[in-house]
Amino acid sequence: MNEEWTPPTVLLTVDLVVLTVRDDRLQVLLIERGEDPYLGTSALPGGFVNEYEGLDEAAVRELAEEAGLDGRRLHLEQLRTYATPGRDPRARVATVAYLAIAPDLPVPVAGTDARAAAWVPAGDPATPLPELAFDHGQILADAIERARGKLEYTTLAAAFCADEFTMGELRRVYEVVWGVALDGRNFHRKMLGAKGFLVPTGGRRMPEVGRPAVLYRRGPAGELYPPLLRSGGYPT
Amino acid sequence: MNEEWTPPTVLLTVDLVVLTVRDDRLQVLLIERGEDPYLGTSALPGGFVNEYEGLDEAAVRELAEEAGLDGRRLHLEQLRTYATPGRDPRARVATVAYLAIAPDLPVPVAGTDARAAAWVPAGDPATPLPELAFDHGQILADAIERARGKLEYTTLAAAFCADEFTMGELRRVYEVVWGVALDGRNFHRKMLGAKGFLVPTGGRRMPEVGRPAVLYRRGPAGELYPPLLRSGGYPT
DNA sequence: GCAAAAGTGTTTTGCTTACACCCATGA
DNA sequence: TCATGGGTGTAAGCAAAACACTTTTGC
Repeated sequence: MNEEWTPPTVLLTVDLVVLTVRDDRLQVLLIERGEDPYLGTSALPGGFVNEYEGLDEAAVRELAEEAGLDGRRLHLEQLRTYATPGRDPRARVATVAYLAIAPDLPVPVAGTDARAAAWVPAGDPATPLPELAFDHGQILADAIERARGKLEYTTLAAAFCADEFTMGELRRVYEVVWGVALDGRNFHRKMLGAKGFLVPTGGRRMPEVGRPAVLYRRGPAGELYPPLLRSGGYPT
Repeated sequence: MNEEWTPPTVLLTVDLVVLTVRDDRLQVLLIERGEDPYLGTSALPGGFVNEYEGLDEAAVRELAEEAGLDGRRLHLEQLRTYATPGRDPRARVATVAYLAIAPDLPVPVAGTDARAAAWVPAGDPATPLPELAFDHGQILADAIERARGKLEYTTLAAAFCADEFTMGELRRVYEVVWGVALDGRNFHRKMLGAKGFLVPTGGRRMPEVGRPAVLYRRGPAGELYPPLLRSGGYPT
């Protein structure tokens, strides 16, 4: 290696896959691009990482700027990094993708950065997504797969719910994200049996119709133990 | 946002956590740095991503250059990206960390790049590692945690073994990586019950002492179903 | 009372555990 | 024959799946 050789520089961005369960569907937050490559195309929210700024920090900032969401109150985790040469026609850009999980928010999202942001159903094979800019389609697919997997053995499902939630709301998260039907009675016992997950708040919530449901809050556990497995993990 | 504003540039590296099971211990491949920041300090192998080079490609290349390993034959997966400002004193450097799993190789590793590379025991609380350069200590810890977790619900353990392996060798991987003792008899049945994992080759291997063992090869399954859980996933 | 959602009890089935026991080999 | 690791059988204990049944509300 030559002493005078200098390594190539790249631009660094973060892109956010923000998922929620809304209207009994898994939905992702997309923006419409207002700038040149892929102008007018749907894309994941995101942007350049500033100097003196960490990745998580940049993700939280973009979440606020582009989606009007408080990233500190959301589940936010790094997904993976995409840097295939040519993925951005302008320059070499590496993007660190983040997975964010949000409850169904009362305000549909009003970005302070003012580009149209909207929830779009995703992950349903019957409703294909619009083409996304760059390699965002791949990123989204990876994110949904990660979220589906993590429901099995972590308490991630609660991140889709508000601070207080009912067992039925939690179950609907699993059903919608996995696209399966679960037995509410067994689900109930199973979740109460998971150590450190659900803490009753003492409150109850009246559904539109039916018996009032006990409210729970997330306990300290991050792992769901025992896990709730999607049956038949091996393609038959 | 100003039209004339240009985003900051960063340097992009890949760093490799290469794990193996050797002498009944989990070991990691470390190099001694031959250049200035942290000269002489132990570090993870890695280097800059070239122009027109993808991340996986860079990881495979560094694996060959710095460790003399054929990355195409190893399990290689992206771990996560570290980009805390100041993590490299020279410049803003983002590093994409990779986790590589290797069988216990007959040749102890002879890097063509010729910096001293060596296997060092890791993950054993009784044998603390030397201080590592940059944030490599954190990266290593994250990698080991990832590997431990993935043994539960994937067939990653086989990546620690040669092409053909015995049930005892596979069990030793679990025991060493998790630092627990497993009942060989139940383990045997459990693994044979996992769909699509183990395919008998028809061959046998003579141990130094004892009954010959049947040899297996990895089947098509990537998921281990049903999983083999470390008991009590929740801190008691 | 009826519909609908919440929640409990019970049975059956299958997996995990613990451990007794047999097998095949080298010394 | 013994020590050693490989491998099978089996019974106890749990957890999961299936489902009958009760509770609590609004209409």
